[in-house]
Amino acid sequence: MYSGLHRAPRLSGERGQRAVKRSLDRKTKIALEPRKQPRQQRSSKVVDRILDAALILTREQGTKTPTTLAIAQRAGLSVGSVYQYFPNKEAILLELGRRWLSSFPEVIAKRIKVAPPTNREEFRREVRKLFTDTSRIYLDNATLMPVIEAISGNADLRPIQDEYDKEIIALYAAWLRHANPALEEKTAKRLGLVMMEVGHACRLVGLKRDRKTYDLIEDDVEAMWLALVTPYLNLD
Amino acid sequence: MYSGLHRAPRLSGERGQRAVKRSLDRKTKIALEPRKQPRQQRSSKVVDRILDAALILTREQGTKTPTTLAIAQRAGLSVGSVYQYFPNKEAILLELGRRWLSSFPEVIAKRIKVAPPTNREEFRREVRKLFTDTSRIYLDNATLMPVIEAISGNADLRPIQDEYDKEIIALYAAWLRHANPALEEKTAKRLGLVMMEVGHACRLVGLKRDRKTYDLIEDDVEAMWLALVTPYLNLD
DNA sequence: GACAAACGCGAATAAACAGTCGCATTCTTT
DNA sequence: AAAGAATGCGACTGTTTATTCGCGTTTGTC
Repeated sequence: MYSGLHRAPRLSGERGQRAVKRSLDRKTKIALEPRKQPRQQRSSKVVDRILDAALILTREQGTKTPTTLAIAQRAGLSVGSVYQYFPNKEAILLELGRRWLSSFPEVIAKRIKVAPPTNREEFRREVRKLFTDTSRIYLDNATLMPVIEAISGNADLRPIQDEYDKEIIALYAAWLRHANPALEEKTAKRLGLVMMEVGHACRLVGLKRDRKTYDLIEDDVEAMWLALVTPYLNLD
Repeated sequence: MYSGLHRAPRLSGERGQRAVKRSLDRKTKIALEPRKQPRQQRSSKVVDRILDAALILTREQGTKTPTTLAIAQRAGLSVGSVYQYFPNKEAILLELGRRWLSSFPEVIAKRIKVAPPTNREEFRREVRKLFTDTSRIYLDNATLMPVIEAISGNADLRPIQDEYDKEIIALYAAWLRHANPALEEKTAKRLGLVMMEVGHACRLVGLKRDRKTYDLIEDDVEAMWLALVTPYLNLD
């Protein structure tokens, strides 16, 4: 049975048919796309208000996703207005997370474009660069972290995150093979996975503490990354 | 306003009073304790059936907690019977997670009882032991992992997990200071935190893959732990 | 300033669930 | 075997919440 994104009330008669059809549409693809583009200036601000409200509420409530009513009220709107621009609740969360999620691949890809390192010292420098670049993504988006956690905790959004994760792992792997083309694809993927997991886990807890502790944890992560990855590179 | 564990229906009249009082009781402490001890043998088996059903369903549905009805049906019972032994749904999950959660401290504590290492080689061996011991907890309880994830994803159960986490961190820290008494408490705590997070994150993803990959990831984690911790020990 | 499109509203709908309670059945004990 | 305790049942209650839809209001355009 279909257990889709939302509890769409099933209407009676021909309307029932419409509702079911709509659900299927959503399931396949369009579900999380913005329902419409804002046409008047007033409304484009409304979208921002909704997004802001959702962000603030998610932060306030830990990782629990706020209700549509709460979001609407916080944004000074009615529920109906929210649904003018978002097809369902999860789309709001996803929209918030999307910029963060997508900035990751960009940053890693950039690190692959440079000339590959030729010795240990150069490699160490490259690790450090990849490292500080990815760290900046977390620091710049610190306020978004509760949303990211909410997304991974949401059964419907999880698959989408997994897609991004897969991409990120592939890019870490590509970065490793850029440094050492002889590295097996499978090994590179595994190391990429571990790099991602370790970085993510440590930075998430790091951001919940003070800045000084965050920086110390960052040093820890760098040491771990280096230890993880160096054995797999045949550099002198 | 109180937004406790469950949506207890508010009854009218004097019953309303009772319901509210019960809620408060739960909030304070007893909420997650078993409602009653089974007195007849038939019922102690029932508790197992409930636990089994909850485990299977949690595994089937990813990390989403199953409904009380689903648990009851799967256990071949009615909802009412479930509530004979568990005060609410989360208590079932918690009961499942508890053995795992509590076996962690035991295992780490055991590693502190031995004589502290005096040189790098001994220390490496101690790391490896702590490491394989904790790894075994994950391997032995692989089927429980979805439950553990569900617990961390549940707003009401999270605080309880956090308590266990705090204890685990403190124990890792104690282990480090056992190896190097000169280590600052604060530093030890941070390193403990990182050890725990890295171990947990990597092992969770490791268990989702094949056994061979799990073992390789384990080697990665060991290398990272060593790299993380060695600089803080003044051994020759 | 009039018309249509866009926007905004919020009561109403319906689905999903947690937890209860009075009655039925089974066990234990004497 | 009869009483009473424990257990089992499941229809029902109450709550929360996502989403809709028809109608009123604002805005942009000619």
